[in-house]
Formats: sequence, C-alpha cells, structure tokens
Amino acid sequence: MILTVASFKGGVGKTTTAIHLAAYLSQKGKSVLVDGDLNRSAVDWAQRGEAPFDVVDESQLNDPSKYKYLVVDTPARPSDEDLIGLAASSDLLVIPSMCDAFSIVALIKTTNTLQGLPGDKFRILLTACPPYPSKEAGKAREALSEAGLPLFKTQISRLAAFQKSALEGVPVFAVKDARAQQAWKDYESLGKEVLKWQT
Amino acid sequence: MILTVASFKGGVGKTTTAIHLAAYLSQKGKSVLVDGDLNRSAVDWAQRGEAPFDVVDESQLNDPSKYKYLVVDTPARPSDEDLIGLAASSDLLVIPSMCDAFSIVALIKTTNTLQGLPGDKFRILLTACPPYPSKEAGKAREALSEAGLPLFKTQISRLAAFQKSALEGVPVFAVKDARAQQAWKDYESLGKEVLKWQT
Amino acid sequence: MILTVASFKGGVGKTTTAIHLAAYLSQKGKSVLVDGDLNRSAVDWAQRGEAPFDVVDESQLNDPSKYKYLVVDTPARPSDEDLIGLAASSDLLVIPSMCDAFSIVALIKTTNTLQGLPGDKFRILLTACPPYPSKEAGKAREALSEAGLPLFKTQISRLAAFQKSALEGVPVFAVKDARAQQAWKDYESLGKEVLKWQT
Amino acid sequence: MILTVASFKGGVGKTTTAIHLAAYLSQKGKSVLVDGDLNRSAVDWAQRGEAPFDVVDESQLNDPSKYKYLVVDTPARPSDEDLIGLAASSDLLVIPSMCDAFSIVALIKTTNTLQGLPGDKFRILLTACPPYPSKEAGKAREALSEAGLPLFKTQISRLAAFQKSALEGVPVFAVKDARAQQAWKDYESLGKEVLKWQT
DNA sequence: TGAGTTAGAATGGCACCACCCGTC
DNA sequence: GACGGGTGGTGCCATTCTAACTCA
Repeated sequence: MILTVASFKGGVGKTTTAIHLAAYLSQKGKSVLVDGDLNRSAVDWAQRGEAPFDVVDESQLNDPSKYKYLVVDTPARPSDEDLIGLAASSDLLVIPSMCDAFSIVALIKTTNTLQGLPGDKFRILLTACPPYPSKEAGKAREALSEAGLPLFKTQISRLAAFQKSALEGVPVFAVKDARAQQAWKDYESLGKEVLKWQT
Repeated sequence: MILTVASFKGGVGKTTTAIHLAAYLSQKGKSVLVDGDLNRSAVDWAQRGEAPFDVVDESQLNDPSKYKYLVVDTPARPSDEDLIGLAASSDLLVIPSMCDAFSIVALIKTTNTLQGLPGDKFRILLTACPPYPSKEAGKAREALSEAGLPLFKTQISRLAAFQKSALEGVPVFAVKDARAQQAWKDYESLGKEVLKWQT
Repeated sequence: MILTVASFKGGVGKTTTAIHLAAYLSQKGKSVLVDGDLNRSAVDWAQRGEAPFDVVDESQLNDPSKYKYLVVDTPARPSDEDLIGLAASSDLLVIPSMCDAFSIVALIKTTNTLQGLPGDKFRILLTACPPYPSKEAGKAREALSEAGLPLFKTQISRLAAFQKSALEGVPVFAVKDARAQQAWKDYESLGKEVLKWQT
Repeated sequence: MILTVASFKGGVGKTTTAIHLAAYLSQKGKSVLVDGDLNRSAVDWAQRGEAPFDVVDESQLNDPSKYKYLVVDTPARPSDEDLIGLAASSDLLVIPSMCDAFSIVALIKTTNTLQGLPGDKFRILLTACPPYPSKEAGKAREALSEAGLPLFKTQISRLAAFQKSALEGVPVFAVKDARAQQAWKDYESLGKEVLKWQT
C-alpha cells in the first residue's frame, strides 16, 4: 500500500504526519518512509534519532516490494500535474493542512484540482488544531465540508510533544512529555482510519 | 522605501506580516501592499474587508513613486536567485518564520544563501510564538543567533485575534477580540523597528 | 392545592419563589399568596407594584375555598415542629436553597428532619444559580442527591432581572430587562413541575 | 477587642465574614473565633481545614483574657433585645448584608432597632457584591445612607474563591484560585477599617 | 411631518472554567 | 503530581447607538 503525503503549503505538519503514519504502519507490517522533500527533513530526522522503520531518499528506494507499506513524503507545493501523478501512483493521498483561515482558503481554491483526482483517492487531515475550547478546527471542518472536500475524522492536536519529537528525532510516543501519549493517540487514530479506508 | 516579505516555507504568517506592516506604515506615509503571492492571499483579504491602504497585484503597480512605502508579499519558496533579486531591489527583506524545530532547521540550512545577501539587508521575524511559559521562541532565537542570522527583536505572538483578522479581512486592531490590541502592539513594535533600522 | 415555601436560611429567594409560583399558578386558576413572613416582604412587594393575584397576610385569609391554589410564604428558620406542621397542612413543601457550600451543608444537616416528613411531600429548589460555566449548581445537586434529598429538576438562575422584579414590585416577566423572559422561563418550568407532581 | 458579627437574614456571608475577620486579626494579635451560630458553621469549617486561629463554641470560651481579639459569630435573626445585648457586650457590631433589594429593604426596616444601639457601635458590610458593571452595590449603599445607617467603606465581592474557601475549610488566601488574592484583599481592607475605627 | 419615546443590537468589561506548558 | 501563568470561549451586565413607533 502506498500512502503519499502532500500539501500545497509548507509548515503544516507534512513531515510529522509522514513520520508518524510510517511509525504506526510499521506495527502492522514492514514499512518505509520515502523522503521526497527537498529539505530532506525526514532523513535528517531519522539521523537525529532512532526510527522504528526504514527511511530512504526517494532515489534510493530499490525494492519497493520488500515493504507492505510505503509512506511518501513529497515536496511542498506540487503542481497540478505532480498531484495527479502522485494520486495515480498512490493508494491514498493524505493532504495535511493547518486550520487557520489562510490555509483553508488556499485549500478550497484548489478544489478544482483536487476534484480532478480519481474518486476517493485523497483526504484532508487537519493538523496543529488548537485545544478546546477553540473553534478553529470546527470552522475549518465546516468550510471544507461545504466545499465538498473529504476529510479524515481524525485531527491532530497542537501539542508541544510534537516539537520535542522533531527535535529529538524520535516518534512522539518516545518523547518524555506529559501529553506524549495523547499526541500519539491522534496518529494512531489516523492510522486506523487509513487502514479502515483500505478495506 | 521598499520592504519585501519572503519566506522559504508557507503558513508562517507571511501574508499577515505583510498586511500589518503595510497597515503600520500607512500611518507614517502613503503605502501600498503589492501582492506577489500566487494564492493572491492579500488581495483576497483586502476584498473581504476594508484595508486602510492600497492592495494591488504585482502586475498592476503602475506608479511606485506615488508611495512612500511599498510592502511586497512574495511567493513562497523563492529560489536563491529570486532571493538575491528580491534583496537587491528592496531596502529590507523581512523573513518570517515560525519557531518550530522544522522551520528553524530549514532556515538555518539556508544560511549560506542568506549570508550571500548584501550587508544587513534582511532580518528574520519569529511569528506565531506560543505564550508563556513556552520556551520555543527562546530556543529558536538562540539557535538562529548561533547560526549568525540577524533577528528582529520583536516577535509575533500566536493569538486567536490574528485568525479573526484573516477571516474578517481587517487589520487585527479592528478585530473585536479581547487581545486585539496586544496583537497589534506586536506589529507596531515591528514597524518601529523597521523604521529605526532605516535611519 | 396548598403550596408552602419554607427554608432554613434567609436570603435564598424564598419570597421571590413564592411570588412567581403564585404568578404562574394564577394563570391556571384563582390563586392567592399568603404572606407568613415576619418581614411581610411579599405584602411590601405587592404594594410596590401590581400583582396579578391576591396577596394577603396570613391572618387575613378568610375564605381559602375561594382559591384553587394557595401559595404560603413562611417565616425563615422554622423549627422542626413548625416544619412538620407545615408539611401536614400542605400538598407540597418547596424548599429553596442557594447552591453555596454553607447553604448545602446546612441543608444536608437537616436531612433527618426532612426525612421525617411524610412521603414525598417536599422538594428542594436550587436558586440563584450562577451562569455557565460555573459548576456550583451541579456540585450542589450532586451533594443533595447523595444525601437522598429530592430536588426539582428546574433550577433558578441568578439574573439581575430578579432584582429589578423585587425593586419594582412586579413579576419578573413584566420587568424591562433583556433577560426577563429567560428568568420567567425558570419559574414557568418550576410551575409545570409542580403541577405535574400533583397528578 | 470584641467584634460581633450578626445579621437579620441568613446566607449573607456572616460566617465567611467572621472567619476572615478572625484570620486578619490573628496577624495582629492572638485571636479567637467564637461560634455562636446554631449550625456551628464555623466549627465545621475549622474541622474541615486548618485555621490559623482558635475556633471555639461559645460555651467553651473559658478565658477570654487570653486573646487580644475576639470575633463572635452569632445566630441568625437576633431579636431586638439580643441585638442590644450583643452591642453592649461588644466593641463593634458588624452586620453583613447582601445588596439585593429584599435584604436592603429588610435592613432598613430595622433602622429603628439599630438606631437604638449606642452611638457608633455598629456598621453594615455589603457582601457578595456583583462585579462591574453592576450597580447593585451602589444602589444599596445609597439606600442605606439615606436611611442613616453607617456603612463600611469596604465591600466584599462575589467571587468563586469564597465558595472554594468554604468547601475546603481554609481562609480564602489559601485557596488555589486566580482571584484568591483579590478576595483576600477585600477582607484585609475590612480588617484595616475595623482597626482604624478602634482608634 | 417632526420630535420624543422605546425596543433592539452592538460594545466593553469582568468572572468563570477548561486546557496547555514549564518548573518545582 | 501540583502549581502558576496564560489563552480561548461563554455568559452576564451596563452603556450607547440605532431603528421604529407614538403622538402632537
């Protein structure tokens, strides 16, 4: 199964999402994270710590058949053609987005592009959602639904544990933080939703 | 005076910064915000509400000499050459960045590019800084200083008022929010720092 | 039907409750408010304004059979014997109580006395409940339930409209206040609960 | 110095006032709180937590001369003779009252009784005053002044911290609440006024 | 028609609770 | 694990402004 993580804007948790999806899926079968980002953020990350799955540069992926799950972290701002290509070569396209107004508006503007994608091959993931009682995530969800864009039910909270995860180069469940488990649950929930979608 | 706002990543408050810099400077002299972003976020924003300054598409700026201050919002992810060009044609390059680890690491990676820029023509602005007692901003500041990158002393807080500002298409000081004035003070302080730099 | 309003403490909205119960019941049948309080608060109140029902001193109630509903406002701090007498001569004993800790503790202390009362002849009414998001009313409700004391489902909010009602000598629905209708709904709900209990 | 706290109605913060007056005065000299209330609220309170002063039942006060300050919490609804007796045996009579209309009217009705008291031996304390922008306290103050009744300049705010204080059995300054210090300042101010009156 | 009155909406300020975060 | 500081949302209250209605 090939999961591609792509977004039109940077700084939305794309790499974090790719890493933690790979971490979750590696519990279910041999997994690899393919780093296609220009910044090589994921490779850097893996070098800082100890990843429970393989992390390879996209040019170094020799034998995809070794893996049950491939998670691909793509460069930011793909062109329309890029996106279509990514969708064609993937089973599911995960599009993370923050829930601030600018991000949502930008995302809705790309509705045409996205709806050109085949069937239900993509879903949007809200990331960095502020805690209760903020309504930002709810508003974003509503706006995207109205625009007809498919959403994951799961959303990722904005927690300092994710920062520590990035700094230390370990998945968030390995971070020493009071809310590390809560943070990990978000991605576990996402992982379950992905696997459920597959069926 | 030409101020250019550019960043290597999206979703860092680039448009918000451009808008509020223009809003501050429009108090000091006739100002225009030139929207060079592909998403035309700033133009959209101005259409939603009532901006106290002109907002034009970059192709529509006929007579720059009419204005005392030009604030240019650029596309995300400029290439190195783009950046050099932008720096050459501007008096100051403002580079907003969030203070999360990925953003800071990405920024430091571009140190070489940035230090190729002439003199003290650019400065980094930390945006969306989490409130006390978070140390994220402090850590980011330290890391950037060590990398030799120049920073604005001012930093922008992460406040819901900025979200409302984006949604309503008005500068943050016109938003009905308990912390609107506090939010505006951040950009006032930035504006003062910019003007002070000029001298 | 004879409704008696009694409480062990003063200042809990006893008179307000008696007045508004009478006001509600007067819509359903001829009603009288019998003022047994030493302060003659209800009589004073009726003199200040225009009550839609009769208000008489307890010594002046000549012909109870004229009325379908009698609401009796009793003196504060009845003795145990008083209370038993009141219960015996009434169909229902309404015991208003604020939800502060002292009031609730004092009320629970009287559990023995209350449970000596015949059957389900009394119910406690929480009054002056602070607005959301306070949990005071919820805590009080929980404590009283644990003590086995019966509660009205309805509770009365703490609203300035009740103050104006007292000052002007009119039922709260006749007060010029943005929340007057909301305040009246509380007592309407109580009235419905009382009538429902009767059946 | 003997301070007596008495009121004609219950639920007005009588026990809270007695407790916090004793707490303040215990900073200035050895103090005791004499619980004369039938509910023994103050004794209960002291049992729940840790009071920084002695709390005794009125029948157990053996050696008053041990104390510099005696604060006496009296039963609710004293008769006129009781009141005169209390005033005679005290240096100052503190009469707490809420500022709702019923309470104020009831208090003014007792003007005759009160004015029969010797000289300036008593003062009224407004308690549970609602926050800005309510005018309830101002109106109450005005009405009482017109009736010629002496008032403390200090008034006690209605704050959730006082509830927590009651529940936990500790003075309000020991409560974990954002406004605990503000609440305590009210009673500090009252204490100062009392001491100042003494001279 | 014009002016005074009155009802409704918008505004500012505060209290309260739930939550996040660094420190002890 | 508890604490203190901070933010976000909700609700109440008084004031102000606006809109509509009454009455001369």
